[in-house]
Amino acid sequence: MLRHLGYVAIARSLDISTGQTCRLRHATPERLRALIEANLVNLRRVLEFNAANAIWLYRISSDLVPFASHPVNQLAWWDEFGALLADIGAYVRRHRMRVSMHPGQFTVLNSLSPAVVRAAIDEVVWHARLLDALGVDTTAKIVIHVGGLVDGREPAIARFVATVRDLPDAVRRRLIVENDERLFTAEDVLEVSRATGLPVVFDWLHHRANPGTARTPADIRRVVTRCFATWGPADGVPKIHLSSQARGARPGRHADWVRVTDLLVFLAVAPRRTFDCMIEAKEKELALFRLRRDLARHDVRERGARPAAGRSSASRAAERRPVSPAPRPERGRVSAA
DNA sequence: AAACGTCAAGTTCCG
DNA sequence: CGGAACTTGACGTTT
Repeated sequence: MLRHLGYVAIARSLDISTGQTCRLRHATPERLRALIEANLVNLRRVLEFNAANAIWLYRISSDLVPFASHPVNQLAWWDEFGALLADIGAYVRRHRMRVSMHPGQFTVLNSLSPAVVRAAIDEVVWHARLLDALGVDTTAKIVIHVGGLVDGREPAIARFVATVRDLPDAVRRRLIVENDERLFTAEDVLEVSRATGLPVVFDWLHHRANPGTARTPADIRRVVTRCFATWGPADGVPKIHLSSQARGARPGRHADWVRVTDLLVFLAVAPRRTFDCMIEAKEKELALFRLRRDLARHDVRERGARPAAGRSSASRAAERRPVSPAPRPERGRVSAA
C-alpha cells in the first residue's frame, strides 16, 4: 500500500534553487558561506511549499553545500549554520516529513582506487552530517549504488561490503542501497544487504531494465517482498523509486513525467505492505501532482494523506509558477560577486 | 538580456 | 585507447 509520494530536489513551481554553486576557481570562504546560506533559506521555502501541498516525502539536493567534500571548502558549515539547520530540521519533524539524499555518480565506494574510495567515504560522511545537523531520525536515508563492476561481481560486492563495514555507525545506519539499470540487479543488491545489513531501495524502472532472473509477476513480488523485508523498525517504511522509461532513449533513462500505469502495475505485483514512493522525473513535483490526479481517477490514494499545512489553497495557487514565464525574483539569490 | 560553452569527482561502453 | 554518455542545472563569459 502506498503511503507517501515524494520528489527530488527542485520545486519547479517556485523559481528558486537549493543548489546554487560557483566554479571551483571562484570558491572562497565568503562566497561558499553566502551560497550555503541562500540554499538553506531556499530549502526551508521548498519544505513550506511541500507542506502546503501535502507532500511529505522529499529528497534534498546534494548541491545544497557546494564542494562539501572538496578541500576548497574548509567551512564548519554544520556549525556556522547550526541554528538554521536545526530550525529546518524542526520544521521537518513538526510536519512529520521524511527527507533523504542521494550522492552523485562519482560516489563509488567499491572502486579499485583507494583515492576514489576515500572521496566516496568523504561524500557519504558529509551527507550524514547534514542529516544529523537537521536532527532528523534514521528514517532519513542516504541512497547509494553498489558502484562499478570492473573486476567481476563478487570482488566488487566484497569491496563494497568491506568499505561499508568500516564506516562510522552514524553514517552506516543512514545508508540504503539501490539496484541499478545495468550492473547490479535487485537480487545482487539483496546479497549486498545480507552482508551489510543495509536496507534495499527498489527502483522499479531499473528493475525492468535490469531484472536479472526476476521477470514474472510472481518473481517480482518475491524480490520486492525481500527488499521490503530489509527495512527494520529504525529505518521507517520501505521505499521504492518510481519513474517511467523515456521513449526512444536507452533503457533506464527517466522520462519527464510518470505514467500512472507504471505505478498501477507495480501496485498489482507489490506485497501488502506500506511503502513510500520517490518519483524521479524531470518535471519533479508537477509530475507528482499529475500522478496524484491520475491515481485518483483509478481510485488510488496515498494512505499517509494528511491535509496540506499552513496556507489556503488560494495562496498556494499564487505561489505556483504562472503559465507565462515570470522574472526571476531577487530574494534568496546570491548576486554575482 | 539572451545564448551558449563549461563545470570536482568515476565507470562503462562505444567507435 | 580516447572520448562520449550518464543526467542536468547552473554558472559565467561572450555576444
